[in-house]
Amino acid sequence: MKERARRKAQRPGEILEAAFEAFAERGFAATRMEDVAARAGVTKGAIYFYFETKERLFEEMVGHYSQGVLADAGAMLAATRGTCAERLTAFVKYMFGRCAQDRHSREMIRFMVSDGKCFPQLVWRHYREFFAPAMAMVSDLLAEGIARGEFRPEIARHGAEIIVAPSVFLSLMRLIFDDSMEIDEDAYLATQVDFLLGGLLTPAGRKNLGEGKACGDGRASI
Amino acid sequence: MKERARRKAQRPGEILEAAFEAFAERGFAATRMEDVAARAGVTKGAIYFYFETKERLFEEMVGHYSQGVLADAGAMLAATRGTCAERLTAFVKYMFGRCAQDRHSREMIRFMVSDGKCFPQLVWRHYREFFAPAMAMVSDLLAEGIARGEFRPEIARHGAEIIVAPSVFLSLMRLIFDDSMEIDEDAYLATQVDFLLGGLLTPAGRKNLGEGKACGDGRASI
Amino acid sequence: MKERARRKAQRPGEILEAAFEAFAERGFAATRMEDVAARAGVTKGAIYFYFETKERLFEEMVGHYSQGVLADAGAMLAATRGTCAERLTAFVKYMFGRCAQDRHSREMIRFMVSDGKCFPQLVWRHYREFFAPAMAMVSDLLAEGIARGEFRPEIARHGAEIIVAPSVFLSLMRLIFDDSMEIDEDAYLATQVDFLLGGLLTPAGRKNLGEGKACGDGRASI
Amino acid sequence: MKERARRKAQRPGEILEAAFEAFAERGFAATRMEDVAARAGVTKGAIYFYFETKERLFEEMVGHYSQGVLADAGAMLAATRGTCAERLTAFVKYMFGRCAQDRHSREMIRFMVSDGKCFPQLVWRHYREFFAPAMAMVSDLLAEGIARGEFRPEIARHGAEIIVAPSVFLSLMRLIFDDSMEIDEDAYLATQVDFLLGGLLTPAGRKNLGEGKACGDGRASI
DNA sequence: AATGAATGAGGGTTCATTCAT
DNA sequence: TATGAATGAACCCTCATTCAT
Repeated sequence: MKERARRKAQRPGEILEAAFEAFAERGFAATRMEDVAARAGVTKGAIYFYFETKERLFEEMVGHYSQGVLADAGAMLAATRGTCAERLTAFVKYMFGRCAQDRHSREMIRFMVSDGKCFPQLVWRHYREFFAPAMAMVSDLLAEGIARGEFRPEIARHGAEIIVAPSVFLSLMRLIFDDSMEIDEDAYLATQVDFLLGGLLTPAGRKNLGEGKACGDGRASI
Repeated sequence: MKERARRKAQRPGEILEAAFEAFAERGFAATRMEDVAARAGVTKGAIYFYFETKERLFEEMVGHYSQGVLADAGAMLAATRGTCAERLTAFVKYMFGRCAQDRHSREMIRFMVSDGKCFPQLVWRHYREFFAPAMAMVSDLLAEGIARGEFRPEIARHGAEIIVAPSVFLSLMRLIFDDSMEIDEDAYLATQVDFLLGGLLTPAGRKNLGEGKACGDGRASI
Repeated sequence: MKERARRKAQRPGEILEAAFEAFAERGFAATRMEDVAARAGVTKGAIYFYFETKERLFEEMVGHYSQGVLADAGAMLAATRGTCAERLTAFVKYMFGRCAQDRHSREMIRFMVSDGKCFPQLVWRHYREFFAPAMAMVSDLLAEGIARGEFRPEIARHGAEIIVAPSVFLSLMRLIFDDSMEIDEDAYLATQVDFLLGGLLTPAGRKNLGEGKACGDGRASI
Repeated sequence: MKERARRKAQRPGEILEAAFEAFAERGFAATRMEDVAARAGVTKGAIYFYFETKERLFEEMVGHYSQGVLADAGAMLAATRGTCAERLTAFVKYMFGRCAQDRHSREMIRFMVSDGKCFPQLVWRHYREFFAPAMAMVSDLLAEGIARGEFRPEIARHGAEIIVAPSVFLSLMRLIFDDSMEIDEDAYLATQVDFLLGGLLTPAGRKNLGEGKACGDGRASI
């Protein structure tokens, strides 16, 4: 049977998945290798055939589930078009989707917070490959918008952080309060964008936007 | 001797402080009672004179450092006066101060994220006694502002979350990236308020505000 | 192919050789089957095709490398001629050669010392098939020499042990100090035989000693 | 009660003794900390209160039981008087006593042989502090005896090794064959000294040998 | 014949907790 | 009160052994 070969090829992935669930559930230190093994349907020893130590398992697991985020961030950087406001809105929506819906991305934040001090490389990597580029992109967009007269110049400093904050905040609430957090995601996103643009636009930018449809909410009259 | 008595009375507090530092450094599971003891300048056994178990020590430590936050939140709730916009601005400033400068409050977030699943009472308590009231207060302010025509009604749903998000986001960044995060707090706060009000106010509300001084940045003319 | 068949026939020997090196390097308990396998150029599982357990592998390895010694001892027993002194000298030279130069024989001593308690059959076997016969041969030679008036009768008891001791001692030093032990083997052997036959004292020394009391046991007169 | 304090002061020594017995019985690798603990009448964990790791326990145990040997060697170096032959005889008797009767010293040899490769510092130390000085002392005695005309000059090279060999050989036999080795120690020592001083041959035997060729190196004149 | 993934029993080590002093 | 020696339950990791391929 190919059965065996198929299992073998899948094992590392299965173990990484089990590791994700286990570490997300209890944190690095409180998770036992046996927990991971049980979730993966193997015995303790089997894990060591694929991963050298508990630390390595954790690192590779984080690396595994970060890849998507990192790659997507790059794609997203290139894909957007339109006015600065439109592009920024698109970015915020993407970001929100990531944060609100992708449990893997969300738990990455938990890993950073919980165990970042013990795995500084992981933190650096996330900073270098995800956080810093994403922030830079937003900052660039803001600068471009300001240069074009679309955005008010007051928001230049640290505007990027404030723009992504609501999405990350939702992630954090879900990490902490879990299911008890009942949130209407559509409303959350709509309000977020509403805030964002209402506070951002110059009169010229508003007129520009007013001709489009996003947020075309009589704010033009402001 | 008084010296001894004084020491005795201070011991629990010293231990709680040591526990805070130790747990903040490595998380609940990875922290040893001996770490705490060493920081407190006592031996392992002494801790058990004051705290039944490691779990209880953690819980009481979190409770100890939460009290201030909880109490302050109540005080703050009562203390603000003025237009809704002014009160909201005051709240945001207070919140930002808490998040940006108070390391104890910041680390509480870490404890919630890291060990909340193992200490659900702590999470509930924070939710009940701090998070929910604070959110309710903001929501009430928003509702009042909308009713008075100061605020645009579009931001009613989940507006509170979005308003506090930037402050919490800064806390989170500091929890994760620690010292490498160079942030100009004044600029961060200014931008945050700028966003907030620019997106929030009706023409009437703006006029109102324009006569005050907060954020009186020509936005009235927008 | 013949190649394959040849390999097949050689496998057990290759594994035994690898086992010898591995066990000699780290001892029975600290050696892993994988160490042996790696040295033999096969995988762990393959060893189990030829040897039932780690214990059996060890036993058969010791047996394998003991055979030569045992057989040679027999041959040597028969081959020597001449006066008793000449035959004894020949024996000592043979013994010295074995001990000084044959690494396999040397490591057998290590195995006896290190793991003899866990493999008593191996010890007994060595005793029965090598040590006891060799000692008996020397003792017989001594008895014959004494009977012929060639040897002094004082050395009858335990003379055999003392005669083989220098050779074994050299082996032991090499087992312990390894390369750091710089020894001129020719000189070592010459001195050994010299001692054996003539002792330490010059005629003057003997007279001296005879007059004193330490060991002044009229041996001159013996 | 002082009971507790007394036990506490004795514990390390008791553990070292237990470790000696356990390691001597099964070797370093095959001995479990629990074996040592059981012998010492404590639990596994207690050992770690006094010794950092299994390796350290082993090292300190060897150090502990080596001290006597090392110190005594120094004392012995100074204490002997008389002719060179008398002093050498005294040394041999001392050495024999050590090897034949002191089980601790004997087992040190086993540790060197079994685990020396994993604990090279222990081997070096024994070499530096015991073996080399002892050998040097014998060599010096031999040189002095030769210079005085007491000893035959032929035995200058490696004479020391050959002189101590019989004692060490007995130790080795006991290490390997244990109780099954029935040895009359007095006879062994007497024969050893006899060989040492007078060699094997009777005057007749000497004459005989002088006419042959084996070792006919002017020794005939002895 | 050989591979190598997988098992499972242990062994070294840690650490929360206890308790005699 | 406080100490610190001691316990004992886990936990991480290793490795002899098995077995489907």
